[in-house]
Amino acid sequence: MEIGAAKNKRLRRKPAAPPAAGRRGPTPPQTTLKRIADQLKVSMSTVSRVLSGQARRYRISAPTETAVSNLARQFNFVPNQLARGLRLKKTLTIGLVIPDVSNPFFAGIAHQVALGARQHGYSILLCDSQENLELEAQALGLLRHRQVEGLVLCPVGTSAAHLVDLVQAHLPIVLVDRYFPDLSLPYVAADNLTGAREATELLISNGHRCIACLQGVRGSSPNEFRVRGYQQALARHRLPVDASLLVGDSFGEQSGYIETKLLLRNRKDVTALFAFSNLLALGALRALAEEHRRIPDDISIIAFDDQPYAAYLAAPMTTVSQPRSEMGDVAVKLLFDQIQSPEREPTGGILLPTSLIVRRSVKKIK
Amino acid sequence: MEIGAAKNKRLRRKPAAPPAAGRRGPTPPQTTLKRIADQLKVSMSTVSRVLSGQARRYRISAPTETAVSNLARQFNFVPNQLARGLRLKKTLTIGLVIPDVSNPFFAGIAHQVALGARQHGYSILLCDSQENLELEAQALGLLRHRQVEGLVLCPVGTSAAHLVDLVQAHLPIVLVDRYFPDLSLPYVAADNLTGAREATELLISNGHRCIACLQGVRGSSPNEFRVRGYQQALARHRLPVDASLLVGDSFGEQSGYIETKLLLRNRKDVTALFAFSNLLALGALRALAEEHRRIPDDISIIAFDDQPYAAYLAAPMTTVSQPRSEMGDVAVKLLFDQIQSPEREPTGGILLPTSLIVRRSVKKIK
DNA sequence: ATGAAAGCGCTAACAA
DNA sequence: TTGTTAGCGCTTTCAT
Repeated sequence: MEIGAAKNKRLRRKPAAPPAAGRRGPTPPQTTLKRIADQLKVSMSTVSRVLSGQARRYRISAPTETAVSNLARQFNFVPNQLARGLRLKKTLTIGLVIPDVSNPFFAGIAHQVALGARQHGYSILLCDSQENLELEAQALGLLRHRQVEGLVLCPVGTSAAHLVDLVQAHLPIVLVDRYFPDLSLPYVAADNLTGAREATELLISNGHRCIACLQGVRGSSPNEFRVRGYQQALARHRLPVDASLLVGDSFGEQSGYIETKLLLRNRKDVTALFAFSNLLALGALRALAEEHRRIPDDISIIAFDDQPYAAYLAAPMTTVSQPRSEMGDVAVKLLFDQIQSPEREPTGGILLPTSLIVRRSVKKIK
Repeated sequence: MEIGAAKNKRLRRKPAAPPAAGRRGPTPPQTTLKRIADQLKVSMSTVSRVLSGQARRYRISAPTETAVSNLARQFNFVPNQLARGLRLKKTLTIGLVIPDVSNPFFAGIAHQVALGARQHGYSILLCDSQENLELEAQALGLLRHRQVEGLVLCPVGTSAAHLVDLVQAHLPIVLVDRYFPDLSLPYVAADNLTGAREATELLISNGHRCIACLQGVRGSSPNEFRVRGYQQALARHRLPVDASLLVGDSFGEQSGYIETKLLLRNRKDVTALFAFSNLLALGALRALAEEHRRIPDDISIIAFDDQPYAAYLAAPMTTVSQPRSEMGDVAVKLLFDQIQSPEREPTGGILLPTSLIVRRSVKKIK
């Protein structure tokens, strides 16, 4: 009776080829609950219950249980999560939309989100929006089709029009880094305003009066807050703000390079650069090298977003460090709060403090 | 007759609440084909055909077609890819398993794979294995459950035991960066042997005789080939190989730091360092800075894997550059070759050339 | 302790 | 031109 159910009275089926390690069949037909059930002459329900760990709950007899699990192992059974998800209306999947995974800032966030998600038993569908609003919208659509249960989004731009559908559909969502102050969506971001103000004040207190900003994408929240921080600092010190010192409109290194070149040519009076991202700073470095300007002797520089290499640059760079991992962590937390209690109104945003890391790229002048 | 089908003779259903921008329902029930069909008094098939762009093929009448698409839009219909995938046995999803997305090297690959996948209409399930074999195996299992149609894997280690199931199941797969020479799985990697040999020879031709290697994980293919390249170079120049000069066993920056510290203390005769990864190099930089050694005056250094910042370091670093984007591209190509023609036996591996970028971290001595 | 049956949302023969 | 039907693989009442 041990393996009782396994011996079938008449065998008229084809040999019931098990894993069929075929070497040319297009796809070796997947093992399913049904196959196991048939073989064992039990019902699919029973197999399902055993294989989804509910044997206890349903008081499946020990012999049946072992028979099922053995055969499952032998057949190399892999439950189909699609079917499961369809039935249960639970995909255990969240979407992660990021402008550019190869940017270390976003890569760090992605990493953290990946860890967090796994701890909750969730998988991640990754979309790279390439800093492109249209692709971002596409990605969002795609993720909905795939029934993700939540969304971590580093939105690309200034417009949130494509998000209203999602919030209407009550899809849990959290914005990271960039957000929309007028939209009441949960977000995590660095305190860009304070960070930029402190950085600018450091420059001012070192005697700099003519400080150029290498901006990122205009209208995006990090950029706008950084600009405001910069302006606040100037204002506090009764310094004039000169709009033509705010240049560029992308966070990429290209932009840093070009704008710095231009600046060097047109604004001989600039004594300090404030780069709004690590990539921007790298671009500036390239331009500066080409033009044989030395940091900090010829020009000072501060960059937003610290990086591991910053300390080892020719001129160890003074930076505004963002709590990258923490941002990822908080994002995950905010997201699963929503997923786990959908009834609760989603919370507002969270601003994480930055810290100014003073190295040697700023020179005291005058 | 324009919107003919849309006007229903008797309306006895509840107002058929469309998007139902409800503010507290747990989940506003998703719009399905059936709902649309019922509303329009047509069959699900018709709706399906229209909404999956097959109206032409099935000669759906223009009024019906527009009625359907209008209502779909109005209801904010989102096709359920789970159901679709289940039916079609096609998930349009590939898995991407990476040891650490926050490592710029892997981030670059991930980025490229993401782009490639999208171009083929596929999505990516991302798993971060944290350089941990067990987590990698878990990830692989998970991805199978989710019916991915293919796999891009940067395997973590030296063992491939957990891969045999997958290849037996004929799951298309391509290995990136690290691979298993004895397993005939398709892979893309840099030509680590040549790269390392060239780097070492540069060192040798600059008079260095005592060159230490900061290794990565031992037994992994990149590491082993780099070691062999290093040894080949020594052999060619009839230099002795000293096993105690091969230190460390992780690609992380911690390891670079610690091993460099140790080296500095115990091996005063070392004149050059060969770091097997960018992270390792960063760690070395940290240790060197702490010990007040200057590059290249006190010690020379070469690193595997070029990075954007390498040129701007205090000592612009000489590096072995890997064709990162190309690796991602090729990986995607190899994968979709398999997905699209499963009958063809998968190809062997592809080795991409590295290039030595000479900067100023190596000093001529003696 | 186990089975039968319905159904998640979608598609594709096969009919009509 | 459109509808009917049978499933894809799984879970879960409701029976027994």
